[in-house]
Amino acid sequence: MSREQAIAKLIPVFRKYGYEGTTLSLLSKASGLGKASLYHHFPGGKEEIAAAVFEYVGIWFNKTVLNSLQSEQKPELKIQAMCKNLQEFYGNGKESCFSAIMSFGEANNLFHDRVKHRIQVLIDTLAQVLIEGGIEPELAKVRSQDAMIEIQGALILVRIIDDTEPFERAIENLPRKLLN
Amino acid sequence: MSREQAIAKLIPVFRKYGYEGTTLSLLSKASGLGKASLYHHFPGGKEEIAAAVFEYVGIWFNKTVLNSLQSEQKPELKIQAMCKNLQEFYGNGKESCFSAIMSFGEANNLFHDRVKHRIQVLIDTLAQVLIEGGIEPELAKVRSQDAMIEIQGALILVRIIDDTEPFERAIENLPRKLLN
DNA sequence: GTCTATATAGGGATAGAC
DNA sequence: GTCTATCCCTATATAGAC
Repeated sequence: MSREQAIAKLIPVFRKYGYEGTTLSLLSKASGLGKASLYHHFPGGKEEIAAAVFEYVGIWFNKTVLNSLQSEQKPELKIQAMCKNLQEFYGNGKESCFSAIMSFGEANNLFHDRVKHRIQVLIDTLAQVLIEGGIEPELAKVRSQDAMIEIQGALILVRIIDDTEPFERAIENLPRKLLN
Repeated sequence: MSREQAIAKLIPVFRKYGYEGTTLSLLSKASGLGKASLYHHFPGGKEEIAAAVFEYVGIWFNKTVLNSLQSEQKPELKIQAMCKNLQEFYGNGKESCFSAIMSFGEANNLFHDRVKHRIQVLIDTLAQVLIEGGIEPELAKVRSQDAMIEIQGALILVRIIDDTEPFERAIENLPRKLLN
């Protein structure tokens, strides 16, 4: 099995159990590899596995969500595309945000800088699109942050109340809130 | 040491390490009690401790935040009071939300129903105040949900980017967003 | 009510055969 | 590259003295 194939199978484990709750036994079961085989692919153990998953999810996120903000289309269309991809990326609200998961507990110590950087790139990229759309830079930054807040908060609320409606609504209203 | 005193000392442990990341050793150190003493107070072990902390934090939250919505004042003033208490309760954005923490991983299995109920009570109570303030019931519910989203999302963003500004801004704008 | 000591299980991690 | 077997450590939990 390739490293990439293994990583793909390991994503749901971290998403469901968090960093601390994820054990090598769970990872072993999910991947179909023995613990020793996991250490063959990831000599650094659990931490390296989490880092690999973090990178993998980041590439996936960039290919879909971030990429939709870097096309040659009009700002309105870029943001609409982003929203559509966000909805898909988060399984209509059912899937947790990997960055948010990695911002709790021990994982926060290990991955804080990487998570922070990833979120800030996203905020900055979105802000650029808003500026391109005629929003003042200061306001653009605030609105981009607000978009992050909406997404993260909606994902939490959805998980708590077992209802994806708030997430769908948040995504639906995002273009209007961002561009007036 | 009384049960209550012990619980108060244990809150920060769960807030910092999450449910999975919290160990009896950490709880022992934080409380100054030996592990066996913890089992004397909480025969159910870690799960019972978490449940006790959950209840304790809930009572604290009700006394401050929820209570401010149940005064005899005008809706505007109730909401302003709530916002002030929210800011205090979450340490200006530096403190995590206990309910959100308990919505991840194994804790989500154990406490899902209790967390859901607590959040729904809060949403319903806030919605009632909005209705009292002249908002249509359907819209009131949506806006109350949006308030939860803002708070939860802001707490996450704050932790990720090490900057409490988004939380302060969210709280500041909350009364206007809720009541138009 | 608190302690020391200990039981039992599972976690992360490694050695070495194949 | 994958496995079985094993090591060490820490986790939860309990027994029993004080």
